[in-house]
Amino acid sequence: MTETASGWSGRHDHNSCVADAIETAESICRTRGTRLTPLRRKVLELIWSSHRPIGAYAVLGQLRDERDNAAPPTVYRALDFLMEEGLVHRIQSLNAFVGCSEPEHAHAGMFLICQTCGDALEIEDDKLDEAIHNAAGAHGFAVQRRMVEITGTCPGCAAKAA
Amino acid sequence: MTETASGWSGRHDHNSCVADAIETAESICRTRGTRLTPLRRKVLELIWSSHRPIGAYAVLGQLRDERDNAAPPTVYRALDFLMEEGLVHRIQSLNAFVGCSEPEHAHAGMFLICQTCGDALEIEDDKLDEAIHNAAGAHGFAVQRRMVEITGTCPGCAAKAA
DNA sequence: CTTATTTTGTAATATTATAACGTATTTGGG
DNA sequence: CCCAAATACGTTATAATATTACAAAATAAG
Repeated sequence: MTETASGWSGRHDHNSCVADAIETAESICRTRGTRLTPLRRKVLELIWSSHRPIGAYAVLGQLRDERDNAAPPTVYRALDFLMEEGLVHRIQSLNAFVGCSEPEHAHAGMFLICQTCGDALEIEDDKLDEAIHNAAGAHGFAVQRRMVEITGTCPGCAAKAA
Repeated sequence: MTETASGWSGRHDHNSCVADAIETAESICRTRGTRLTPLRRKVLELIWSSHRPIGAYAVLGQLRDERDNAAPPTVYRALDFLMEEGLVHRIQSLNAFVGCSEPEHAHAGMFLICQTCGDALEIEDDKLDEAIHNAAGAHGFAVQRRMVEITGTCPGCAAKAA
């Protein structure tokens, strides 16, 4: 499978991006003094290896290829760690997980989710961030986390459909 | 319980708002020729009677007080109908449901969810909507649905904490 | 080395949601 | 009114997602 650039994002070059993500994660955890154990690294690898957001039980299934005793808590605990470190985001509307594309600085993810190909692109947008804070502020609300998940059609799939 | 205005929203006057919501729903369904059956009306009533976003199984529990044979599909089917009619929104980050405060015109909900009191306020914000479309458009993405769930602290709870 | 902390194993279970199929009710056409 | 079709609901089972609780092992700290 000589996948080059999936859909519209170009995020999944896949030949090297998994390795890169792991390396970055290693570096981040080393700096912070947190422990990216083999199990956690493997889970992160599986998530990055997935072309798209991947469910916990799908991760579990793959994890079992090399850890026959893996169980739900095995995966969920690793995911909790990875999310706390900001290495992974959860996509609520899919009950699925994706690697964070910008793990160096803390942030909540905002996603464009294509209904057709199932891929999800993490975006950053200061204007949108600002609009969220303004909207919340107008109601006297102090934002702590925010979830933005936009479902629709990516340009690639729109082109194919036409 | 002489509840006047819960939290910061004032949405839950509760003495009359449930009845109002039902009446509005009746009217909407009558106009559209869709059927707000006793079961569906009851589920909508239970959702509005809840002070906060309420889970499907909590609805089920209450529904059983008068329909001892109610089962999960009973509730989920009613919820599906109510969501299709735009009378109810699902809050993904809570796996819970709330009555829509503006059911007359179709829209996806955007919510401010207080971590402390658990209440959720549905907001509308044109700037925010615009920012979402702009952000998506910048990536060539055609928006179909969008979920915005902002978690934090409502002014009421912030005041109490201080 | 020993204790405390963190991580993982393991079994059981909770929570949320859907599938599949049958029955009953409602609706619309003749 | 009666029939056919569509819609809604009942019922059982099960799928999919996630957590609790406790024991064992590995790691870090003193």
